[in-house]
Amino acid sequence: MQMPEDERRAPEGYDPRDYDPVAVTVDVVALTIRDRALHVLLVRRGVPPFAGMWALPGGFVRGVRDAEDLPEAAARELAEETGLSTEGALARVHLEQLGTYGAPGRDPRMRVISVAYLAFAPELPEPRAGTDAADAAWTPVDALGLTESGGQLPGTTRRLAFDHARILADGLERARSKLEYTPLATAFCPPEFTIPELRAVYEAVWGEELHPGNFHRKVLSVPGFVESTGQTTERGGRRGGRRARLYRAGDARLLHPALLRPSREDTIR
Amino acid sequence: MQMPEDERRAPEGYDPRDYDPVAVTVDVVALTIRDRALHVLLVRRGVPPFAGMWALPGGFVRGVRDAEDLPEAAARELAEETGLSTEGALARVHLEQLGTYGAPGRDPRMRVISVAYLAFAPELPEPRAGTDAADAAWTPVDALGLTESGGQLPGTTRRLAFDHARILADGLERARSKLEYTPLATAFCPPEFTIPELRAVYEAVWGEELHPGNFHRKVLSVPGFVESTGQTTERGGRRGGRRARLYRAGDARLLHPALLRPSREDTIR
DNA sequence: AAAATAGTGTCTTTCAGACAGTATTAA
DNA sequence: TTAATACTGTCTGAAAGACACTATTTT
Repeated sequence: MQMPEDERRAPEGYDPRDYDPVAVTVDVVALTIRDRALHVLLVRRGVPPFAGMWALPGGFVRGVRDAEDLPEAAARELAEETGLSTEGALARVHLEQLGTYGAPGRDPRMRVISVAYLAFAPELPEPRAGTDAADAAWTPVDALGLTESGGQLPGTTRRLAFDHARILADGLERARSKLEYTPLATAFCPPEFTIPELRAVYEAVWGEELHPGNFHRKVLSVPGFVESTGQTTERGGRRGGRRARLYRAGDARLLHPALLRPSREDTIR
Repeated sequence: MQMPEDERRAPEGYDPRDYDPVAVTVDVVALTIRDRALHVLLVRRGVPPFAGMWALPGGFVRGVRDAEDLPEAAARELAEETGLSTEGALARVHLEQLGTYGAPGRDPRMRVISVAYLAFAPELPEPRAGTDAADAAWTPVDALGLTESGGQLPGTTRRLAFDHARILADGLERARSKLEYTPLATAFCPPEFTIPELRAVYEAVWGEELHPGNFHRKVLSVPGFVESTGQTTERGGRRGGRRARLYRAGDARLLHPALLRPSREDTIR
């Protein structure tokens, strides 16, 4: 029971503020595709602890004054960092809860519980540096040297603050998995896109090349994944090639049958 | 960034206790199979708000004094309610984070953020009533009249407090989904179990009957799902029938290929 | 014309599900 | 002996992946 004046441990009228102070924040793992590579939005810390290191955008949840719901808080943090309005370009961004991180000591100063959100965005403008944070940038996730155990390889230049390497690694695994069972790859695309563009999303997130012909047939065979616009691109590929047909996201909320990642035999046990 | 003295909104040395008080709790959706039906552990509230209604077991996270990690807090709440020790019978219980619920107004008295955990347990003893809560009981989930939208059907006798119908519905959907892709159905079974017992878990969680022959062959064909003990049960079925072979949980962490729920065509769009 | 890219046809293998059949046990 | 339960064999259709092929466009 989430009772503040819980009869089990506190008398009536008891105020948890005087008891066990816990701060609640939201952090956002915002992912996008730029130059065919997966990027994450990071901000550079200007003050200790972890000054000079990079972190996920985030901040306090407004608890009482202007109380906001958790997804609202995540959208607000994202808007503040990208400089976009939540009604405009950010309205098309997919936002879902990733998980909550609350290990004692994850912030060296006091107890902080952080609710992490995961965002899938089409290509967005470069974030405005200098408004809230010392710096902010879309960063290729490959350059962060993330390990499965939630750390970073030695020698990686951009070090992540707090437990943000763990949170980001969890977000990436969630994104990879979501692409298998849901049509959320379309959330990385503009409103109209081609099958090869969609394939580029899968290749960037999964980090492996897919067979163009089989991918094409597979996407069209899944009911509700994409729907045709009847249009094609204006031009073919840069170095030659046919013009591609344009599609919109369909109405399916799950892919059936799913689009499973190849070569997972190794990772399963 | 989850900084308590965040440079963006608060000066150095600022104490969030004086600022925006938010309480953090954990709630546990503990599931088990009893009499071939899925049950959830509920406690009955003795005091307002929602006095007389049923709720998920839970309570405050110990934030500073005896600071504990979130999974620890969930295990502690489960232990307090079942009367079992976390080292003993509860050590075999699978515990995973489900999600965090923090809508303003979900607790009528103040702002409470609740981190929900999901537990899969083999059959456990009846909880001890009267220690912490007014009453506690394993309750068949079918008797709660849960709706997909997070409510309860009118006429359901056991009403759930707060947003616990929503949390429980989310937990059930997570459990149903986990059974498809992971071997966690074994977490509902004793250390040694038969294929028909495992099938009963699937049938209880999914709420549909499965073809015994095809299920049997499928389970044995997935590498690492179960491993044989070489033993059989002492007796056959109550009304006759062959003795079943006994298996242990295998070392697979994912099922490949997965064991998909039948008849999902309807729910997908 | 050559190279690149989009898109289709076809074959093989795997696997889910239907269904029938065998093996073993309690009543 | 009968009914119930455990388990196995076999067929069919769906779908994934390999590979070859056609279509269209840029250089």
